[in-house]
Amino acid sequence: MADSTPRRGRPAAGKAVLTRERIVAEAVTMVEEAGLDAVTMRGLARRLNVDPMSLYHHVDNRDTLLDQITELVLAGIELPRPTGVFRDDVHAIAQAFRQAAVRHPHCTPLVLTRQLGSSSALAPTEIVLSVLREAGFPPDRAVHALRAVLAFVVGALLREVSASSTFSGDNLSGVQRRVAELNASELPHLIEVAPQLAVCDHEEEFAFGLDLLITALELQRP
Amino acid sequence: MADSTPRRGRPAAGKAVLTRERIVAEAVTMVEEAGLDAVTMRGLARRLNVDPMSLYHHVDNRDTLLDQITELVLAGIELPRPTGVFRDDVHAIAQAFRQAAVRHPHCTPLVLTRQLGSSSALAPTEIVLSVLREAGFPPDRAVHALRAVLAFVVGALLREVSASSTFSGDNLSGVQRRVAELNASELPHLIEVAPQLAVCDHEEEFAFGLDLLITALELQRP
DNA sequence: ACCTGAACACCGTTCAAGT
DNA sequence: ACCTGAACACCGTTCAAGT
Repeated sequence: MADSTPRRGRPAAGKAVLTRERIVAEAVTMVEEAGLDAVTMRGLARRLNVDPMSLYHHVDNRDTLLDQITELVLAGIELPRPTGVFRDDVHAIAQAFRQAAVRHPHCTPLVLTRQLGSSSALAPTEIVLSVLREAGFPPDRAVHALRAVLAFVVGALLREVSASSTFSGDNLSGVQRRVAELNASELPHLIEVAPQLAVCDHEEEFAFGLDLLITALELQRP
Repeated sequence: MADSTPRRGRPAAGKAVLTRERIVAEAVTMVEEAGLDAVTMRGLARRLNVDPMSLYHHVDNRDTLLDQITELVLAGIELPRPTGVFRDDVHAIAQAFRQAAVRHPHCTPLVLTRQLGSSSALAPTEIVLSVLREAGFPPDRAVHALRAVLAFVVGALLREVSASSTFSGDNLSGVQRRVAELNASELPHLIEVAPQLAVCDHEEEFAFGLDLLITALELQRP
């Protein structure tokens, strides 16, 4: 009859149409809620009220699902329009990256680890290169500079998201415990700076390291 | 009889005594041979000719086993004696890290991700701080500098070990394929530097980025 | 076309039992 | 003290079958 096809009209309650987009979106929220390891094909299917095997009609396998999670997070990065001021532009692009990492901390190791060739993945590289070329760097030096900045950004963001639980800064007893651990190390320089090491303002450290790199790059600028 | 205890004399063929050290050492070689995911408790037990459950008498669980793998790799880092020349010392320490990463590429993500409080894990921090303090940086600036250098090193080494398979440099057809991919992106600056982007001399990039950071730090030096 | 169930070959880990 | 086997509650994925 006219009503026999289930896709017509409102689907049965709790049985929205399964699409690749819904699967990936649910996977992203699942990563953030429960961590990467908790995102299993079976667990994801459970959350979508669907048979585990149904997922395989929309995604090849778990590994490519992780690629698609990465893709979705990368697509969420809002790259700034370059102003022509070298230092500001590098900061703004790096901050755009950082905002995505802060929004999706549990996805970040995925995003920073898998290097994809999609346009979302290449767009940040393109804009950094455009800023470096505009600032006068010849192609080969631009690539070196790009890689140096990217390595720093990756390392800094990885630290930030993996430490965010322990290192939140206002967790006072945590700070004291960490100072105590450092003092127990018997390493003199570590003990000397224990109070500074026990806390970390990730935004400040991010800006500091970027400024170092930019300062040195400015010196090389033709 | 005198011979009834199996621990006396040479153990039965292929049945060496099981110790935490043997388990962790075997785990490290297993990570390097087959990748991190391949190191399962059951698979590791198989390689050691032992019941899977026997491992649990020496190791708490898989997660702490991964910590102990990290520990073993960290313990293998041979830190240099500082010479008093700031630039050289930072390079030498970073290179010591890099050598460990090159020796244990598949363990490296583990080592760079898990921040442990053991003396092996703290020793590199201590020596970097000593070099920075010796160079005249006050405690708080020394910590900022430490974190900037560490972020760069982590990002650079992570890229190196994760790209090493695809990016070996002499793989000519791989280079050509990558240039073709970049050219297909339709992003102008990416296309412009495609030949430089398609290859990567990790050692050179490592030194370049470190030099940038050191140059900027020298400028701040009191 | 899309979804499903059973099945296969795995996991980490607990627990009670062996020597 | 150290090792083991069976068992539990999971995995990802293939395949043949349903509608």
